[in-house]
Amino acid sequence: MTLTQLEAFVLVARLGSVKAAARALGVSEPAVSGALSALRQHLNDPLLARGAGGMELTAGGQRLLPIASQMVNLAADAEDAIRESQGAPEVLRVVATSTVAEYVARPLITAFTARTKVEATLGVATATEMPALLTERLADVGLGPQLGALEGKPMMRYRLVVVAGRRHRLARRERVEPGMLADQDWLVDASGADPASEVGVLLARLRVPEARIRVFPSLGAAWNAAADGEGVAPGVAHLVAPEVVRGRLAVLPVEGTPVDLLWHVTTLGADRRSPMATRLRRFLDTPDAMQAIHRADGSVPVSRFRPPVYVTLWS
Amino acid sequence: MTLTQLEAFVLVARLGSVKAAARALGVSEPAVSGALSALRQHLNDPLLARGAGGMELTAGGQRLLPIASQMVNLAADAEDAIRESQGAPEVLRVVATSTVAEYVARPLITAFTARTKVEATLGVATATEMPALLTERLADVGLGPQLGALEGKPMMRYRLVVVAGRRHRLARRERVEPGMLADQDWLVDASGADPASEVGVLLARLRVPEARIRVFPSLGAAWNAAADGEGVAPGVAHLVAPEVVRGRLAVLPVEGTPVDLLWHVTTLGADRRSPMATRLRRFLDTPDAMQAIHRADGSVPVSRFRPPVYVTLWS
DNA sequence: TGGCGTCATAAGGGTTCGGTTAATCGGGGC
DNA sequence: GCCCCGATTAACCGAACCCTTATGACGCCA
Repeated sequence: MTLTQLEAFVLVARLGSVKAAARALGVSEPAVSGALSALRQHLNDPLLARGAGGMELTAGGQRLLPIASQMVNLAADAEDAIRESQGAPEVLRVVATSTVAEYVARPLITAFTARTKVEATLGVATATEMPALLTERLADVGLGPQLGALEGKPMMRYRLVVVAGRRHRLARRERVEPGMLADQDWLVDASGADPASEVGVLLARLRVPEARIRVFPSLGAAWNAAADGEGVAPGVAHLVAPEVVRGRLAVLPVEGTPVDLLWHVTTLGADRRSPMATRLRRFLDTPDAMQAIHRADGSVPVSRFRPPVYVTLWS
Repeated sequence: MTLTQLEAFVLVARLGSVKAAARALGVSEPAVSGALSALRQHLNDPLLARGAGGMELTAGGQRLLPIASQMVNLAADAEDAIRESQGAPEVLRVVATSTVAEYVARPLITAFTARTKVEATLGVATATEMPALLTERLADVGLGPQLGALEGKPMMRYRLVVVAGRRHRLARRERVEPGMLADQDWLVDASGADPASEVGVLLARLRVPEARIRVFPSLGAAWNAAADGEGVAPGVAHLVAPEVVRGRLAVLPVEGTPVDLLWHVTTLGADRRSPMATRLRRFLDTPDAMQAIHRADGSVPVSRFRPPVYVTLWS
């Protein structure tokens, strides 16, 4: 019984599939499956079995889960405790959904690291896996939609709109009914492919078939494609505003939009989160943070760029 | 960072020496030292350093200890939880000081296993290492002298006396002053060599030099040697009584003896001890247990001997 | 200044771990 | 009935783990 095995077990249990756990850990699927089967053999219990909605816990697995989760957490605690005791630079691991990572997280973290001695990393994750990443201490802070159960706090409001190239057929209409959007090509970023994200929810509500969804490496790339008339794209109002002003994109007058939404900052409860996570939460209330996250293009002034932000893409 | 390494660290910290930890774990000294150095390297902290009274914790080690201890405990919890969930026979690991193991523990456990479905093991440990064995879940129940901090409960009273062969010089005296015992050959069992045991305390109080102490594999063997006139030995009144009646041994009229003492049964607190440990604690209140532990020779009736008690000697 | 007890390191070997790619199995949906 | 996706298994490999015995280093004490 090793900590690696326990972590694999916990993530499979929490995320409901070996595949998702492998992605979250950044390893191959058989690696997770193998860890799991080693643990199964050691404890002589299946722990998890295929069920209707993914992998389901056996009776033994249900007993093991809280214990294993705590052990994984304590392992993180142990490393933290030592690091702290020897004054090493603290680390802050931020995960964000792709849109947030692209436009908001980077300037936010840059501003934060400029005033705090901390080594920050930024990763991209889906809203679905974010809770597991936080509870298992694979990350300290999650930026994205509201996540149930964990300690979320509104970070910034934004308006979700639908945009298209200015010559797009729908751009000339005075009014667009939701039904007309189902057979459009939708140009989205990674978070659009995540059913738990706001865009995912939107696409589901519009009953857009998967075949019509094209995933771009970034939302900016999706907008460029939209500007070229390749389809419609979700947009964050204040972020697409420059493109609209410039006349490359048009906001479609879709019924039910704009949708007013909130991005949240999510951490563990106050008793379990890292000090740095608390600092970041507080930092969000400052004018500096406000200004950083409202920059329309997600760019960072050169002068601020000194303390490098290490970006690890975990997708 | 593996659980093995953490366990080694915890035991060294608790017992104050690599040597003691190695003994408790039943491995060689370099095995423990190696685990420790791997952990040191991984965390980049000495954790433990040589100090006046054995190994002492560094600042980092102090932070790590409670976390590591909890992790080791949870590992035990995990195994228990699974075992329990699949109805496997429960296990009960009893440790006792050598005298208790020789005369009391075996009949007690035999009686207990006769009425409860449990797989019991009996090990021998010193009073010094017993608390660490219990807190780190290497054992469920400790039988011996009272141990601070943990949850002890009196198990049986006994009287400590000093015996010698009937022809021994001191056996003819009407009164033996403590000072006269310091230059005798003392014949003791393993617990006599443990400064934390009652006999160890007695020897220290009498200022018996180590050179005069001879350790026998069992208290019975020590008594036999005493009967042959080789020296004096500590005795448990009701256990040596038959030998005294038979005239092979004599109780010396040492000032300050007999000493009234108690053997305790010690476990973790009610919230953390295993169910079987609780059962054994309760069993001790029954007449069956009373009778078993008061048998003068520690023997077990054949009829009762069916459910075998696995005895592992950890010395 | 030896001796002694204790911890650390060296050297070596067997086992497990943790990961990979590629192939196979199994169940649900069309 | 077939197909596809996800889980598992197979085969393999390097690295780490964990133990051993033997030897070195260190502090303490007579």
